[in-house]
Amino acid sequence: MAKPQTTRKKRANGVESRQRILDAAVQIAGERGYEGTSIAAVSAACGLPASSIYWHFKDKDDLIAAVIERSFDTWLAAVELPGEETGTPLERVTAMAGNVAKSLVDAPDFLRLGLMLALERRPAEPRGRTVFLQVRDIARAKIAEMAQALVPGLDEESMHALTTYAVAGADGLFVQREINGDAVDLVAMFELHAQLVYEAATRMAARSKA
Amino acid sequence: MAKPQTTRKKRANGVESRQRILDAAVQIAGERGYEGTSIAAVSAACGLPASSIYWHFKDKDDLIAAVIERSFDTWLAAVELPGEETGTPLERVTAMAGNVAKSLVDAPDFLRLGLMLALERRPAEPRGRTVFLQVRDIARAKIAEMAQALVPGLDEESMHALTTYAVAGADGLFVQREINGDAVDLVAMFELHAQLVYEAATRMAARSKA
DNA sequence: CCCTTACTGTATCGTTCACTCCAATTGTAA
DNA sequence: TTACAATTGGAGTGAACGATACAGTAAGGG
Repeated sequence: MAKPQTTRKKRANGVESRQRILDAAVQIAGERGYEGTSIAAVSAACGLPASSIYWHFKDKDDLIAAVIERSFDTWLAAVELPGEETGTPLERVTAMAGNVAKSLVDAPDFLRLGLMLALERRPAEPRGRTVFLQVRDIARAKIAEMAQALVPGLDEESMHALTTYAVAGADGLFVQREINGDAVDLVAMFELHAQLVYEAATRMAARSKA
Repeated sequence: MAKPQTTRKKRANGVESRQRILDAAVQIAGERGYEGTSIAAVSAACGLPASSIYWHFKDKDDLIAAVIERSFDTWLAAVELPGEETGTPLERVTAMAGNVAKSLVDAPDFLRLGLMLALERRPAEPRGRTVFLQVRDIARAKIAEMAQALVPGLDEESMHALTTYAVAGADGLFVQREINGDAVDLVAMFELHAQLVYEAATRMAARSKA
């Protein structure tokens, strides 16, 4: 429409270069962590010189943050939110957990890198860590929202414990899979997790009303 | 006595130096991960020159592995196994989970460092990672043993899923606490986790027998 | 035709890396 | 006293680190 030619013939391969840098960085960071992700290694992996990396990103910290952001977007795209809102609450919760599990198998980078950053306790916190924690809090709020809708009558304290437990289970199961590989059936484990959390929720709600 | 004086006056401060080095390394590694743990930083933190570190440890990998090993011993000492074997199975499971939670609050280094190493996927795996995974498998076997005793009749598949879920929950809750700090009541969450796992176990055993 | 924008390539800066060498120092034993 | 092993103190290795400077190239707009 407005300016198709402007972008049709890649003005340079800038956009593609940025993707190649991020692809390389996501791989290196996944292997070696924050400190282990050297500009030289990323440069070698993507075939572009260091100066190109510094043209696209302010510094190393900015690069890592961009990696987190993009891998989050990739993961979000992999989570197909359940369009159908049918079935019992338990069925719906289970289906959703299965979807999240599948998305984590397909796009594990976000959570793996995020957890690696989250476990570090540097004096000067990397931006990527902050980004991860923010995004994570949003996810937690979504879970709380859903719990409120499907299991009404939960008091605030129960809700906090429940969302903490739900997120923790997801993290832990993901870590198990990262360690043990395909031996862990992530979808089945997530469905089990969803079921247990749902039961705990209904019980808490019942106690809350009484 | 054969030679009390030989050991009374410490022949040099070798043993103490080793501890000081490990103390410094555990702190730095907890802040910055494997790659971020530089010999210079450890040297500065413990007040001993780099050459002393290399006298006590073969190389950096050896140092990190020793850190994992010692922090595991520290953690093991913090887990006071329940001497009393009284109460219902659920009470016993819950009490034990509470103990593990307390020990993780008091000695979190082992699991934090271990998870940091476990999430990395280097081409050449650090020795510390191997040590962590071995120790972890032993812990998993202990859980299976206890489950077998308290909830008999679990088939192998159920047992595998159950131990995976139990360990994953512990990991995940620990990560939550590392991220959110004292806002997470680790003991309470572990007790909730124990309860949910126990219920799932009895249900699986009943289904298994039928 | 030149100017601007968007990149790439080379070369290099000062710093830090893991690790080594070797001369002290110190407690112990002969 | 001598001998020796255990340990420490520094000074120093080449390689790799993050980051920068700058010249060069390609394409669209005027």
